[in-house]
Amino acid sequence: MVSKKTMGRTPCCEKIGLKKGPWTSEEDDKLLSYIQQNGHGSWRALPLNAGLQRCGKSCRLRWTNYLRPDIKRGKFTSQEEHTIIQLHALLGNRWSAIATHLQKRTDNEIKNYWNTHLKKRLANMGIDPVTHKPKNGTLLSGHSKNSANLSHMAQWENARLEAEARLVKQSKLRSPALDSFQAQDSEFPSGPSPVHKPVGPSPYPDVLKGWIGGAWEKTSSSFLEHVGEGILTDELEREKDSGNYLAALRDEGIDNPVQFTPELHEPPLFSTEWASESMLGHTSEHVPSDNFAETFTDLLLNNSCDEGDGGESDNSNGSDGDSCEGNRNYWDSILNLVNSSPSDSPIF
DNA sequence: AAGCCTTACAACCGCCACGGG
DNA sequence: CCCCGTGGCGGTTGTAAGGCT
Repeated sequence: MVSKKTMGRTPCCEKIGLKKGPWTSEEDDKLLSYIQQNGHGSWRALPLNAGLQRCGKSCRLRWTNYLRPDIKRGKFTSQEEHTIIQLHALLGNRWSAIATHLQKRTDNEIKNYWNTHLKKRLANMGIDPVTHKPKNGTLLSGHSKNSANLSHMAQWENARLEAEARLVKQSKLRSPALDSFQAQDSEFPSGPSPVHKPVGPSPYPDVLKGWIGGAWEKTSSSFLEHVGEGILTDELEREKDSGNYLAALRDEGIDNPVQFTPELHEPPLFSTEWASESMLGHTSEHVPSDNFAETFTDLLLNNSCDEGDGGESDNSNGSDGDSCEGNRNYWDSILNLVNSSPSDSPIF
């Protein structure tokens, strides 16, 4: 009789008259036109203002997962599939973090796709979709140390992704209601970049601390010693004051706010030399970027089937042959990281 | 053709983190 | 410092559509 969720919790959609279930096109129209005209503002107040018999939470979900104009719908490309798999190997079921790397996909969509397609496919390949290890455990047996290496790097990437996610959030919060789906160019102006000019330790990027500190504190208290210092320009400082961090960073040519600066701090935990040798097979002088985290991500994400095997052509894949060389690239991208880690790594 | 089963995905639920008062 | 409101996140459910027998 009494709902199990009535005690101690504010009811959300249980108020009499509030509708649940699938949205009608009329409701969609109301929500869409209201947000386009007024922004969403307070989600709780929105249904009343928009004339919807829905709870605010339902409106927010409908908007973020379906109605937002800046989301991509339809079949996932094999590139996207591999991105999801690889990031899932690193991050687990952290869909929002994964979604930051598939910017036009929602976390809900990625989660659904994982549960209905990718999880089964990995299982059919003999890979545990939770651990991303072979079910018989043979491939990784005897590599516990290397697995630890991967785990450590995963933590690194984990923190970086959280920082990115935070960036995206802040960027959205800053924007007026509709900015988030208006022309990207306006948010990331393409004009000539100002001269990159370190500004020294005193204006330490507190904003970066804010972005990455919390994430990394979970994994390494020393993270901030290696990150970000000296990358802010005067212009970025001004943008920081105005709140437009992301645009400022983009103007700086910094796609990723987490900058690794080995020349400023000799990392006690690992070196870019080691990273480049172990992960890319050559020394750091050949590494395109000294942004270690970015390189790490690129290594993972670029190693996908569009490299010479026809890219999205197999997107009908559900077939077990699946291929797009799924197996090979999957293990290439993940196991190579493990297997190439040198025993004399400065990290481990 | 009908009923059953499976799949896909939209939507909901409950918990948690965060910020403001 | 605490409380409360709000929004975000991940897990789960509901249901429509398609496939199979």
